[in-house]
Amino acid sequence: MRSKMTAQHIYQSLRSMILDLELAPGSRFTETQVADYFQVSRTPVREALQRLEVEKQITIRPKQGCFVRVVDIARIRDYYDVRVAIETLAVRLACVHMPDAALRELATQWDPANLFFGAESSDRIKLAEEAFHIALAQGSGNEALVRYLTDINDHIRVVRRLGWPDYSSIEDTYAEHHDICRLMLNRDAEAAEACMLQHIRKSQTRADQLTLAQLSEPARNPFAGTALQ
Amino acid sequence: MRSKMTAQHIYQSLRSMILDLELAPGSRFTETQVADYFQVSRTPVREALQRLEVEKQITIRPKQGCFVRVVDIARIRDYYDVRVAIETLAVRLACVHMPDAALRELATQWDPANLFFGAESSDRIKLAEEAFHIALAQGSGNEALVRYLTDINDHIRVVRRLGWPDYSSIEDTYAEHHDICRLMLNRDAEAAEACMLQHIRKSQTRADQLTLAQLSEPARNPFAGTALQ
DNA sequence: CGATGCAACGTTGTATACAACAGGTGAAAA
DNA sequence: TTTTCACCTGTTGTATACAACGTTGCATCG
Repeated sequence: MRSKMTAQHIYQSLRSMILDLELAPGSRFTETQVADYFQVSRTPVREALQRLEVEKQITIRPKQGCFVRVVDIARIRDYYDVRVAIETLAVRLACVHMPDAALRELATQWDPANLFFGAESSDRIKLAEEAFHIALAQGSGNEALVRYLTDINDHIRVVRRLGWPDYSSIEDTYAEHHDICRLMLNRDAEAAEACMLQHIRKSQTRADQLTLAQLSEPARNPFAGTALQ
Repeated sequence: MRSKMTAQHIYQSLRSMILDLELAPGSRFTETQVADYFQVSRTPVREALQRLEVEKQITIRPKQGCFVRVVDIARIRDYYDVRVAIETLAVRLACVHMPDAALRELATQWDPANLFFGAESSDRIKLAEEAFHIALAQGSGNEALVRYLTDINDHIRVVRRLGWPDYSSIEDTYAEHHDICRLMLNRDAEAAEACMLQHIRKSQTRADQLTLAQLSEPARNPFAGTALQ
């Protein structure tokens, strides 16, 4: 099925650019620029942009252009508050519905003993960290929960991107993920919830330490010079 | 600013039709049908439909058509579980951030003493009920929370629509809303949270009593005969 | 020198034409 | 009778042309 692949591709590409800060927050671009960049017409570009606007990743100002969402630290706090509520619910539900096999697999993946084998790249860890939380949400069997958590992740990814200072926090992450899995295998929902809460709050302190300078540091607009090619 | 009014209007109209069950769940329609119905081209229609698809109100099957989402009772339970988590958080936050004036206004509106004055219509009550919960979410000062709760409401509205059996439940609603406001005015977050939890769970029992027969009863496709006009 | 109006430009909103593909229908062959 | 296959129709995906509107810059007037 090749239908709608163009719009989908553009959507995912733009989304990655925004989440990875390749497009500077607050910067402006136009539909035509993106269309020229991807060598397509404006139609599939518009579809991608409209979806990104619904997700509040960009703002489309009529007759003016598209603007990448600005990172507001206060808003990130908001997302973290919701995330705590969402993920503690996810753990509680997954404690009931997630099969042992899936939990054991996660526990193995995040066993601190396996930490030194791979010498994993930092980027890979960040992706895996996000995948871990999504996996638990999926284990809850609640699709809406997965959808909201995905949206939250899209808005706080900048914290995972920039705010992972030292190696010890990676060690901590392994230990905490492992603990959560163990508690869930014991079907101890309360303890697992508490552990998840601490885990997220610790991440939130990293978010709080992000400065505005860090957030507004990269720049450059990939679409700037497309007309010349 | 008249820009984008067409697409916006079509989006809101379609959304209302779906939420009010004027479009039968599972029924099929095409972009052209909607375009003819509203006397516009397919372009703004597509924008509205794509947004509805993101919100999971419809499914667009390439080269086949658009299908109104089917109401799945299990999924409604899912949304209720998330709603409890979201709204208890909203109450907790609003207890801190919401000014007394706003809370007093809500308390007055839902004072059981005022119940008999208006002889309110059933539809009006249902709208007000939803507005009450949104108001508390807005009082939390957390925009993401408002966004998610709005999405949840869009998916469980069928319960408010069909599952409001008797007059006593309206009385109960007034009393519970009033209690929540009073507790929040006392800044007693724990009690207010507990009250909200009970309030939502009671609504959930109404949802559980909905039968598949009730959900699949209305039919008719408003777009069926548009070509003749 | 400042304010105001106007015109040209850039950008998105909408309409329309065409392309690509899924599904059904019918006839023909086994 | 059953199966297969080609064709036709309907529907969405994409490209492009045009319209409406906001912005900006400059010239003109006070």
